[in-house]
Amino acid sequence: MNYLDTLNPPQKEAVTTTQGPLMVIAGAGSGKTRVLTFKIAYLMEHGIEPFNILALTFTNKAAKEMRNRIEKIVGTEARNLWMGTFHSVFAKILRFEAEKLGYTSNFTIYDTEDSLSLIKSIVKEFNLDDKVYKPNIVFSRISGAKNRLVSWQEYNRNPVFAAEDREQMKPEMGRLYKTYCERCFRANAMDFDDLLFQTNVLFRDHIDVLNKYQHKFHYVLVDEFQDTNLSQYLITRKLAAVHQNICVVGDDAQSIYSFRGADIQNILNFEKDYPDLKTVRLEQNYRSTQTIVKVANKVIANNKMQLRKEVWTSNDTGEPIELIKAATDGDEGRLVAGSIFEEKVRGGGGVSNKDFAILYRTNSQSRSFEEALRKMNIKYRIVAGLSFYQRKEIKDLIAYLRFTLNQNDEEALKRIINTPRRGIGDATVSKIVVTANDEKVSLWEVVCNATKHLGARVGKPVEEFSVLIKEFGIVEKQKDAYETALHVANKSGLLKELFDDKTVEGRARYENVQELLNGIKGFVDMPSNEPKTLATFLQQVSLLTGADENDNDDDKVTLMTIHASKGLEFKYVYVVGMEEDLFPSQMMLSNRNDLEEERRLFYVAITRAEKKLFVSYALQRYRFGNLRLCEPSRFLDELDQKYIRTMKPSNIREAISTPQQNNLTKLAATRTLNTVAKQPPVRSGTPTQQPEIQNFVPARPEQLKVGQAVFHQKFGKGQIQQLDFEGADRKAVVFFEQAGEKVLMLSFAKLMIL
DNA sequence: GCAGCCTACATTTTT
DNA sequence: TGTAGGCTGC
Repeated sequence: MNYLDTLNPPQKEAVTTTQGPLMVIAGAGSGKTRVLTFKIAYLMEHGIEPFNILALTFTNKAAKEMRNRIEKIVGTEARNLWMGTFHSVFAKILRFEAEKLGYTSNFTIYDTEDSLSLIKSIVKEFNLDDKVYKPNIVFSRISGAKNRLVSWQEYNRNPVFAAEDREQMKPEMGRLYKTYCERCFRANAMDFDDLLFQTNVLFRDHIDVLNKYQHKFHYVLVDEFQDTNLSQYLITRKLAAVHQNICVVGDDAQSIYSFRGADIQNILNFEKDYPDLKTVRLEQNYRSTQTIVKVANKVIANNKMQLRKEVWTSNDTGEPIELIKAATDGDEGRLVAGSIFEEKVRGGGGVSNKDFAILYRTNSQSRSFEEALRKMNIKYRIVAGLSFYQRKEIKDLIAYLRFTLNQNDEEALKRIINTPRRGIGDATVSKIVVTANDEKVSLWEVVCNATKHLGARVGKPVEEFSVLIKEFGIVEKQKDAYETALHVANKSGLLKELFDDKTVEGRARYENVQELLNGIKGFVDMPSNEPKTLATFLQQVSLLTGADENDNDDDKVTLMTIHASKGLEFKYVYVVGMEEDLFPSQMMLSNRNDLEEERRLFYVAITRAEKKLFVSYALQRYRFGNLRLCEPSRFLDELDQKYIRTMKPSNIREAISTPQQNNLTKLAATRTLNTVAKQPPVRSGTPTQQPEIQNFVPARPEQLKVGQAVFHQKFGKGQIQQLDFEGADRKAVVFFEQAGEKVLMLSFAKLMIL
C-alpha cells in the first residue's frame, strides 16, 4: 500500500478513517481529490465491493477524473463504483423506480430552456402579465421551493409563501407552481430539481426502496459538500442512516452555488447532525506560492461565516501579484494578452498556452480577450455554458430523439412538430394543447387522431407527423442509438433541410448535426456505455454541461467563468474585470445581499493560481453598447498591499511591444501593433481625461476623514459626516450638497476624494 | 401559415 | 450589442 506513504498525516487520517461519519475540511489546493480517490481505493483494497460504494460529485468531469485515477490504482473494478453527479446517479435510480412515482422509466429530463418555455406558455394560458411573471423569476421561485423540499401542495397550504408572493405582487405563484408540476408530470418529464426532489419523495414514500439502497451503499462519499442544497443533503443523510459511514469533503470558503440552492449551513452545521462526527482538516496547500496563499487567506478572512482553518504552504514565496489597470475593456484584453505573451517569452520554452487561464465573473466578458488573443495569434478555448448542445439544430434533433422515446414530452413536441415546415402553424399547436387540456387527454392522443379532433384540413399534416414518429419508435426498438439517430435525422427531413441551405450558416449547421451524429457513434463504440440504446445516450446528454465538452488537451489559453474554474488549477491566472458592480456583482448584492459569497468567489479565483496571479480592471467598459464608467472593485483593497505590484504604463507599453521582438510571430505581431497604434486606446472620449485612479478611495480607505470633501458619480459633491470601520464592514454617512440629503455609503468605490 | 421588418429589452453564476 | 417577440403584408 505504498500510495499511503505519499500522504501527509491529516490526509492519511482522512483516507484510513473508514467507519462512522467523517468531515474533511479541505482548503484550496490541499489534495482533496487525492484523498477521495485514495480513500475509495483503500476501501476497495479492504474488501469493500465497488457496487457498495456511492461517491457523489458535483460535475461529470470530477467524477470521470476520479474514476480514472482510481482505475489506475485498483484496475477495471473501479467501473462498478456508483460514482457520478448527484443528478446523474439519482436519475439512474429514478429510472429503475419510476413506476412507483407514476412516471415511466423513459421519462424526459427537461433542461432549463424547456422549463422556461413551459412556464412561459402556462403564464400565457392564465392570461397573466409576463412582465410581472417573468419566466426566470417564476422558475427560480419554483426551483427554490423544490430545493428546500417544499412541494406545490405545501406551497399552497402554507400562508407564509402566499404572503411573500403577495408582497412581490405575484399572488398567482402558487397556482403556477401547481400547474407547472402537473404539466411536467403529464409530459412524463422531470426538470433538474425534480431529479433530487423526486428522489426524496421516493425515499419518503417507499420505505422498501429506501431500505434497498441504504443496505446497498455501505459507504457514502460526498465531494464539494459545501455546495449541496437541502434536497441533496437529505438524500445522502437518508442513504447513510443505516451504516453511518458518511464522508463529506468540502471547503466552506469555496461555497459559490447559493443561487442553485446550495446552503453553506449544511457544512457549518454538519456536526449537529452527527454528534460523533470526526473532523479532519487539510490545511497544507500544495498548489500555490506563499504569496498567493497569503493573499487568498487575507481576502477570505473578511468573511464572518466560516469554519476555522489556516491554509499554509511550504512552497516558494513566488512572484508578487500583478495589478493591471486598463482604460477600457478593449485595453484590458490587449494588456492581458500582451502579458501572456510576455510571460511566455520570459519563461522560454517552459511556459505554454495551456498554463494560462483568464477568469471572469460573467460569460459576456470573454469578448475583449478573444479579440486580443486572436490578434496576437495566441490560441485559446472558451469553456462556455453549453455552446454545442444549445444550438438550434442540435436541440432540434435531440428533441426528435426525446419525442421518439416519450410522446408526452410537450416541449419536444412544440419544437419539432413544424420543424422542418410541415404546414402546422402556431394556431394549430395551440389548438392541440387546448384540446388536450379540455378533453383531459394527452397531447399525443390528440396528435394521433388530429383529423377527429381538429378537422380534416388542419389535422392531416398532424396525423402524418404522428405516423412518422411511430415509425421512429419501431426503428428505435430494433437499432442502437446511432442507427436510430441517423434514421431520424434523415427521415424527419432535418438533414435535408440543412443540406439544402447553402448559406455559410446553413453549412455550419449541417456540419454540427453531423458532429452530433459522430458523437452518438462514439458513444455507441465506447465499451463502457451499456446498453447502447437511445435512452442511455439521451440520459447522459441531458446532464452534460459546457465544462464536460472538448477536454482535448490542445495547447490553448483557457477562458472561463470563475464558477467553471472550480477544481482546476493553472500556473498563471488572470482574474479580470475587477470592477465594483461587476465583481462583486451588482445583481448578487441587490437581490441576495450576499457579499460573502462574492468574496468566496474571488477566493476561488485566486486559489486557482499556482505560480503567478494577475488581477485587472478597466476604467470604462462597454455594456449594452454604451461606454460606462467603472470603479475598481472593493475586493482590490482587500488584497495584501505588500504583495502587490502595479503594472506601470511603461511596463504596459513593453508588454504590448514585446511580440515585435519575436521572430516567429513577427509578421502577425507587427500587424497587431499597427492596429493597436492606429486605434486610440479608448474607443470614444480621450483617455487623458480619465480621473487618476489614485484619487479613488478604495486604494486607501484610511485616507478618509470626517469632514473630507468627496465626489460621487451619482450624488455629486459631498462631505463625510461619519465614519465607521469594522473589519470588512465599512460605513460612511455622507452629506451631499446637490442632493441635499445624507446617504449611508457601504461601497467606498463610489467615492472620490476631492 | 410564414417571411421579413421593427422595436424593445437585457446581461450572474449552472447541474 | 444581439436577440426575441410582435406586427405587417403576402
